[in-house]
Amino acid sequence: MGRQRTFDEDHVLEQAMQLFWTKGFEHTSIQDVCEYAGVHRGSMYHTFGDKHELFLACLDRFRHTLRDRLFVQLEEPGDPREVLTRFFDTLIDRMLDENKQRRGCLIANTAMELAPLEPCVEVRVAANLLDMEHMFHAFLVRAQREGKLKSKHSLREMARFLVTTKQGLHVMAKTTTDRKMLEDACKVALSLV
Amino acid sequence: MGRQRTFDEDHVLEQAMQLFWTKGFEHTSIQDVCEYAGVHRGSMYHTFGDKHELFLACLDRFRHTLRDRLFVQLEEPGDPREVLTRFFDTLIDRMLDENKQRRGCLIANTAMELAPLEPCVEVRVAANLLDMEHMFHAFLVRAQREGKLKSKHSLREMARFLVTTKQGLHVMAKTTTDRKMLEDACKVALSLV
DNA sequence: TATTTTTTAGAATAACGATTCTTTAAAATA
DNA sequence: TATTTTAAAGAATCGTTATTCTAAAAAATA
Repeated sequence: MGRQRTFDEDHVLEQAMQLFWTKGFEHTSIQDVCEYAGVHRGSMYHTFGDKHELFLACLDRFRHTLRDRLFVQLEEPGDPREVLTRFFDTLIDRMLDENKQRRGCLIANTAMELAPLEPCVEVRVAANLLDMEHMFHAFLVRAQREGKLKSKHSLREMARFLVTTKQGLHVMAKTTTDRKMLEDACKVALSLV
Repeated sequence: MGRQRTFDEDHVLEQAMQLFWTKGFEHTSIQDVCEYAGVHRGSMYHTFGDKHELFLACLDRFRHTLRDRLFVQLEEPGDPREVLTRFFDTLIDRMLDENKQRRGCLIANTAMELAPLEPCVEVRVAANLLDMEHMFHAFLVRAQREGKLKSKHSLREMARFLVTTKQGLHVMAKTTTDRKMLEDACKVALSLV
């Protein structure tokens, strides 16, 4: 009974996420999101609550896609060094994609814009960074078990190092379009694995 | 002839910088700055122009202190690895200082909040990152000349790697108070030098 | 068809913040 | 002391944005 939702809730969330990703929380108005997603303000508030709730939903969405992608990429065959090189290469590709105006990573962006001011945001960002650490760690454990790891560091230290490197690249890519600069940093980082 | 400025222009700029540093550009209102620095809005606009100009002045101020500090720290005596370890240790100390609510680095914060949206900001951020690269590079050149460098990478690559690592730490420190986490990342990074 | 629920359109509200302006007080100098 | 410049107080303007509300149209079901 009653009219059904005509817009695709999931699609709207995706559009909202894209906008927040590109312009940040403060520089994106609810109106922006409504126009971009083709949904009326009323429906937006009715469906997703206020701007903060909407943003948190977007953040969660981003977290999950990031997590899924990392999981898939670290499962790929090859030497650990090869796998990580491929991972960082495609990362750099995405970062430099002209169409995606150096938007970086929503997690890293949010960490800088909102994390210390908003506890709800902070826990999510922290959780994501920890997630990444765990996934890198599991990857390294596997590699070590297969005897393919040369590093003399503990796997925990290595995992943390890899997460930090990834975040550093996101900062660098905000002002650089020089692929070589990013590749150089990666090359050195991965020589450790 | 005529009354002289009673407030210390330099001090006001410093206070403004501290606020922008802690809360970011959008989350800091001109009124905030005026109250914090104890100067009236009118004087503020008269002296520094609008909010953007004020921010740019703060950014430049930050750049120069950062530059000076890095210069001093990289001039200190000791093996290159020791010097860099000390540098990153004091960096971590500052990042975790309870009084400075995880404000990170104004350059990195600004890179994420404003860089791709504001050309004037972008050039300054980019210039600063390049500055750091050059200073690390000069440091490595000196170290190599003294035969104290073991790395097999080019010095340019190493310098870029170090800048990236520093930026990565700033992102991590936004949501972590776990010193060990940051130290682990540094330890791995510096094992390369 | 009558009822229900959800969509829109768009007005209305209610801050907040950047910026400007006017006036008055204060200090410096000629 | 007269003049000049600046500071401070505070009102006023103007634009943006989050949020809510009302009314009307649209679709689903009983």
